[in-house]
Amino acid sequence: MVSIKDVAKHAGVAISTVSKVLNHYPNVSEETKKKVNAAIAELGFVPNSIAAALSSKQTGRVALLLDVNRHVQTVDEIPMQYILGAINRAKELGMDVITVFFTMIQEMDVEEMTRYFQSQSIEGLIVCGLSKQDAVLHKLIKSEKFKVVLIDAPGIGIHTSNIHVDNVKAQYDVAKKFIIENKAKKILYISGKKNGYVSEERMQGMKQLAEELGLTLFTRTGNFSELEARKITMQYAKRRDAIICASDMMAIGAMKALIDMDIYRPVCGFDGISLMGYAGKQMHTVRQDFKQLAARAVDEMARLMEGHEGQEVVLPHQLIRIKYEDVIT
Amino acid sequence: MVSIKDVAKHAGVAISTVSKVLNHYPNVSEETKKKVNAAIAELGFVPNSIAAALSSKQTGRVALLLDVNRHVQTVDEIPMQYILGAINRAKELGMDVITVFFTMIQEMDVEEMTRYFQSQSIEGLIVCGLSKQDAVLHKLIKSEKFKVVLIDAPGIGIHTSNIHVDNVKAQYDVAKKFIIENKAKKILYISGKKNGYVSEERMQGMKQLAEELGLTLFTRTGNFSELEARKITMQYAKRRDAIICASDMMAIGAMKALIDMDIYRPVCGFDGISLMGYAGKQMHTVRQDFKQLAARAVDEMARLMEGHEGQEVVLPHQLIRIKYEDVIT
DNA sequence: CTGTTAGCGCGTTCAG
DNA sequence: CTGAACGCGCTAACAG
Repeated sequence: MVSIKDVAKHAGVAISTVSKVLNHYPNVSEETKKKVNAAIAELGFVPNSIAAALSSKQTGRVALLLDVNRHVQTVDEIPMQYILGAINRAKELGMDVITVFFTMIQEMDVEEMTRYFQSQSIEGLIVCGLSKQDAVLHKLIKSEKFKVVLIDAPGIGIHTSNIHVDNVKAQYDVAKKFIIENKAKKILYISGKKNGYVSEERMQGMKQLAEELGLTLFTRTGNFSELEARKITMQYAKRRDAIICASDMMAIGAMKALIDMDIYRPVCGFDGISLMGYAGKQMHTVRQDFKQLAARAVDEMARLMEGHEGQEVVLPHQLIRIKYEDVIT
Repeated sequence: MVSIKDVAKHAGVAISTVSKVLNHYPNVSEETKKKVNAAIAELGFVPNSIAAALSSKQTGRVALLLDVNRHVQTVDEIPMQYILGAINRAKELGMDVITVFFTMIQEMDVEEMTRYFQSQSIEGLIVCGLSKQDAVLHKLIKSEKFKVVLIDAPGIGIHTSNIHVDNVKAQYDVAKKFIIENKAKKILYISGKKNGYVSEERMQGMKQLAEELGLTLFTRTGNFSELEARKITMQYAKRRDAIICASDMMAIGAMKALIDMDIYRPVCGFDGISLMGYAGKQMHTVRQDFKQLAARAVDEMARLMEGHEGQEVVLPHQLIRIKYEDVIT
């Protein structure tokens, strides 16, 4: 392997000079810069990121924490969108994303977890789907030993940012449009998880709307589970005009249940996943661009790594209707 | 950060001794081993993988190459299964998986690609969905600069293994069962890609069966695209008894098309993805366990890294029928 | 603006 | 069986 030393010799300069042009430091004359770059090209030199990391203590490695297989379904495409968005953006920024699933770390206590990430030389954590019950993770975040970007969970610190859409407004907006269009009065609302961050916000938006429009709101907790949404629908849908769900997966469960029951009720979802196109009917929903959400999270991580303080980032959402033709490829 | 030096001091031994017990070397007395392990536990020491990698030149890092968004659909869950299987197994083996998408490297030539992976200190590549047209990747593999495990593509070398199910037999088996059960004679077969590795094998299995049962086989290329399968179905299904597809996504496209055409024909798929459950009808298919496939690929990579020669690994498949109740959670 | 030097944390001889 | 010493490839002060 050709190293920085070879380059230095070949270019007739000192090692540190090569290092400087590599890292785009100032204080290097155009001339020597050219010599060095020429040598690099000739030798086909590739900087060894491992050595750089060891020396500089800056690895640029961030872990993407995903909660696949917890309250998430088999066909859930959201984690994949997160991964795609994060990895692609990270590559552009010269960062390194390693994917970690909650199941891999759920048995650990704070110290184990800290050690685990430190041993991997991970500097930052992007956490997707943190819930209030994740005591260990909360402690880890509070310890401020890692830069953290929270997706869809609150929390700001010197090393902690969070990023999300305005869930209250989004639920309010989509439900309003949906209800007016369908002239509904008696609503079955299938919410997410009790004490869930986004769940509570969406619920709030729903309540706000119910009050404003004088709706009869009947609420049940679906835990973001398609199956639970199905059962709830079977039990309560008959006596309502329409069903609004806090997630698309639940909306799909509800829709399938209605088909099996052989009755029709309009259903409204939340997320904008393409699986919605397979559910049978065209459905209202809120579109979140998860790929972009993840990309922005990586950006935010880069900002934190540059030493800036944590902040809250709110991304826009849009209201859409998904049908099969939109998603088939 | 607590380092090997601290452990040595704490245990009253030399640094190298600690290193030896860490790496399970012989020639260390039980007594000192105990002392060292005690010190490690007390200090909560975790070896720094970066430093270890730099020193030993062995990083244990492998790239998982995925072709998401090429001939793959939005809702495709297969890449996610690969990621899950590979990452979890890698963690057990103390290896490090970084996910790379074809789109990130498709513009590179061989040297660029080599440098890219080398700069990341990647020792091995697990390649999912290699096609004959990927000239650059083929060159890279032939260069033998990296250990390679090919999933669903042929190729064996001193540093190259491949792993897959028996596509010929799998297509033969599932089609046979499906055809006999449905008493079909005139078959519309929607194959994968022209010149695709698995496509050709599956096609071969199909032809073999057609000959054996004296079927009338009408074949069209669907490029693993749900949309193309839909169009093909619209055009040719009416005059056949049944439709067999080389992938589940195409089977779903076919089934949706049939529903829109308001005619019934049995449809058979291949892969066993859970999205099949959302297609409307219960469907025959071949079940591949992609998670396990990826895990086995990681195992195989570990074997290569230990210096063993490349080999071919054939995994079993099973025939199943998927319906909505099987996949909802 | 350029070169010298001292580590980063660990693996690995090679004397003792 | 143990420990001192060197080096992996690179960065970061510090001299010059």
